[in-house]
Amino acid sequence: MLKIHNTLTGKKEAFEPLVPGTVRMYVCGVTVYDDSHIGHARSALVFDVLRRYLEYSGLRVTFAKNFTDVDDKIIKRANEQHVGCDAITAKYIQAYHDDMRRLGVRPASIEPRATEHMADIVRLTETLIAKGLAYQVDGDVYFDVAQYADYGRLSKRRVEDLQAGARVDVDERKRHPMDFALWKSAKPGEPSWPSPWGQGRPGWHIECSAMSIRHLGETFDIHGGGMDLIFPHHENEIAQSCGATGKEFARYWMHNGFVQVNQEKMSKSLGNFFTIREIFEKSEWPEAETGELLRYFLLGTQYRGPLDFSDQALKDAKHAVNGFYDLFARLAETGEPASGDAGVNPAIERCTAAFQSAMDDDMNTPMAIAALQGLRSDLNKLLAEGLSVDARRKGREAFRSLGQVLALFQLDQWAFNVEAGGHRSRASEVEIERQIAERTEAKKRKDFTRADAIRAELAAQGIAIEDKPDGTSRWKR
RNA sequence: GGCGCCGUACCCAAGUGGUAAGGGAGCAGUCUGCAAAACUGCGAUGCAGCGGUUCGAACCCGCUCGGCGCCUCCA
Repeated sequence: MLKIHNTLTGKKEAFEPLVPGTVRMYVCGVTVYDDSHIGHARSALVFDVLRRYLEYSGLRVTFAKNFTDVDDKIIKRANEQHVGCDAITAKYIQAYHDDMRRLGVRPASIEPRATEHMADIVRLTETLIAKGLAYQVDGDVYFDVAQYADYGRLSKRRVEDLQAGARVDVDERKRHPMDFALWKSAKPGEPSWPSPWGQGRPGWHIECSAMSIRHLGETFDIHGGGMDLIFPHHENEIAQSCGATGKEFARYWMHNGFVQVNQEKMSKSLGNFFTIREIFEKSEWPEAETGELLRYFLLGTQYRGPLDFSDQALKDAKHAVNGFYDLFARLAETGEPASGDAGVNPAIERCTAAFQSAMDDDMNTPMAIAALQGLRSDLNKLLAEGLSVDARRKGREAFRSLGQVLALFQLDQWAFNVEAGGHRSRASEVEIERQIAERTEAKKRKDFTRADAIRAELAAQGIAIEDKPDGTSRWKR
């Protein structure tokens, strides 16, 4: 039984989907005007893992994640570069997809864009006006916060408090400082769409209400995003959606914590900003392995807590993940039935139970990883007793099926070595095998000087050797 | 001013009332021609500090200290 920490109530609650057997979830994606950073990566991964776990649990998931493709920042960027907004959004949607692919984050089942939902947005705005929850001023439409009694329910803020702390220049035309735009009239040179209030474009919050209702229905199960979206974005979404439909909107609200650098939120002004692209490009490891390390690192902390990113953190992850792939390499070797076989199933069952109860507890991925570490340790011990090919296959399969929930342990091999200069100078496998064969011969002759020389040569190229009991050796980069 | 988060061993990180998971690093040992890997052992009498509630608190309450976030665009 999955329990989820619901921001709405501030408590862990048993998750019960509205329609048994299916889950509808919506996650706020990105505004496509720039490369995504490691913080976006965390949010995307966390909800991808949630989706994977729900599916693993036997539920059918409809997962919508939007692209905000109308926005001030996009317009600004387009003007700076003297290109159309379309060029900017197309470029960064592509970039986002590239980043997610490298990260191993699956595409959502629906990826709606604001510009493709203008009719829904206009209709929703009309409904809010008709219900007296919104008003028109010139060509703009604002949500009337004072008319919506539950405003502040999600973020636990009171309208009066917000007023006191407001630092924004108050638009005199607004009835209340906290009123927010549903529709903005077009300024020259901006993209715009027709509406009953003239040419214009939607405010930020309305698109998510319109798109989630369109694709998931008026009431759906889970709505997620980063902590910073709680206010005002999600608060406003609730006001708009519940205001318009009179029904409950999302039933469970989930928010992931921030990725920080040196205990501080990442920001461009502090110069502590890491894009996903540059992490991959600067990585000393190949792409697939870098993605694996990033995932292991990002899931090593429970999703609601803060998480500090650094090169060292990635290296720590490398050391930890190494241990798993070293085991997988051993499991891939041949073996004969032996006393260890009997222990495999119980070990897998123990791990599976621990894994599930960790994930059930508000997606406690660090604990789930600990369960996998436990299985690693168990299998290493059983391996010492001897394991048949079949038992080894079963062991590897357990890591694949459980790891799949975390997008981990799907690689066939772990082919790199950080200490020895990375992947840039690659020796061919044939050449490596040849040298290893020569070394095996040298060892047979007890010519250890020669054997050690070959080992040193390979090490200089980033090839690590492990001798097996039968006299042959395995290697890895 | 309002709302909220964090502070657990050298590092990462679970645990949120019943007597401190796990990993990485380190040290010692087993194995090995030597390594590597693996395995075994060692490592917080204490969970920022001080009070309080309780038979019992890292977990609940209060205060203090330190760090951070949101209230304006933000994953």
